[in-house]
Amino acid sequence: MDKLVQELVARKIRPSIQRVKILEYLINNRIHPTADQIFQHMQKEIPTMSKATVYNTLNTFLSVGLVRLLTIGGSEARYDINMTTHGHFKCESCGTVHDFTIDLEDCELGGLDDFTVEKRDVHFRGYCPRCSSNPGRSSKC
Amino acid sequence: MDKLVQELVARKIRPSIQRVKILEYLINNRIHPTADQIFQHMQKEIPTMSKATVYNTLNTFLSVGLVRLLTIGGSEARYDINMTTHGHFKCESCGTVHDFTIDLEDCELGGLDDFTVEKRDVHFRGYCPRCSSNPGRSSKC
DNA sequence: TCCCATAATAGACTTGTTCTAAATATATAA
DNA sequence: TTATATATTTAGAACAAGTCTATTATGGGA
Repeated sequence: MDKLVQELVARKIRPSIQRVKILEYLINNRIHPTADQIFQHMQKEIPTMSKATVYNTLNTFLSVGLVRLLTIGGSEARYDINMTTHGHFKCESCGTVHDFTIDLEDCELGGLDDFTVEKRDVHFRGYCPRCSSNPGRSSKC
Repeated sequence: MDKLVQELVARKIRPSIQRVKILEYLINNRIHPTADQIFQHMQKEIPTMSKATVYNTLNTFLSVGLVRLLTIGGSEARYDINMTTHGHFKCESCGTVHDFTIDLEDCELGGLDDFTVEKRDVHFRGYCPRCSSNPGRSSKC
C-alpha cells in the first residue's frame, strides 16, 4: 500500500483513497480493463465512488504516463499499466486482450519522412489459443 | 459509375443509389473519413439520406471487405477503402490520418504461439510534416 | 482551528452509434 | 403486368461511453 502511495506522490498526484485503490486494481488485474470494469470492481471496495472519479483518475494517470490507453476495435477504451513496449492481441471470440512482444525497430517503414512519431501501437486481432481450439464458444476465456 | 455498380454487384450487394454514392465518395476522398464526414457530404448529393443509411452502408461494406475500420485514438471510427497492407499515422495536432508502408513480416514477434492472427493494425501518432514545422497551429492540414 | 485549493460526487449533458417501426423500392413468380 | 415477398431507406428513439457542472467533502498549511 505504501508503495502505491509513493508511486503517486512521486508523480505529484495526491494519494486519495480512490486513486490508491484504482492504482492497486490496475496493478493486480492486468486484464486491460475498461473504465466500467474498474468502476464495477470499485463499487465493492468504495460503494460511493462515482464513475466520474474513475474517469478523472484514469485521465490523471494517463497525463503522467502511469497508464496507457488502448483502443482496439470498437467502443471500448482500455487501460494498461504495463508501460513497456509491447503489442496487443484481442480475441474476437472472447474479447480478452493479450500482450505480445514486438520490436518495431526491425521493420521496414516507408512514407514517414519528416513525420515526428511519438507513439506506436500494434493491434492484432483473431482467436486466442483457447477459442481457436473451441470454435463456436464465445464466453469468457 | 458503372464500375462502382459492378464493384458492388460482384460482392452481391444491391447497388442502390445511396450505396453507389457512398462508395464513390470513399474512392474519391481518401481521407479516412468518419461516418459524419460522409453523412455531411452526402447531404449535398442526396439531401434525404439518413445517418442510419450511412452506417448501414458502411457496415455492409465492412462485412464484405470493401472497406476497413480504423479506430485510432478516441471516439472516432474512420473508414478506409484502401485494403492493401499499410499502417496509419494520425497527427495529434491537425487530426489528419496518413498512410505509410510497413512490412510486419520482418518483425520479431513473441508470445503469439497458438494464437490465430487474422488482422494486423499499426497505428502511429505524432506530428505530420506540416504541423511539425508549424508548432502551435492546430487547424486543418 | 480556519482557509484555501484540490478532489469526489451525482446527475445532466454530449456524441457516436444502433435499433425500431413504418414507408419505399426492387425483384420474382404467377 | 400485377401481386407478393424481400430488401432498403428513413426518422427518430434508444443506448452507451465519456465529459461537464455545480455542489459537497477532504486535507494540508497559515
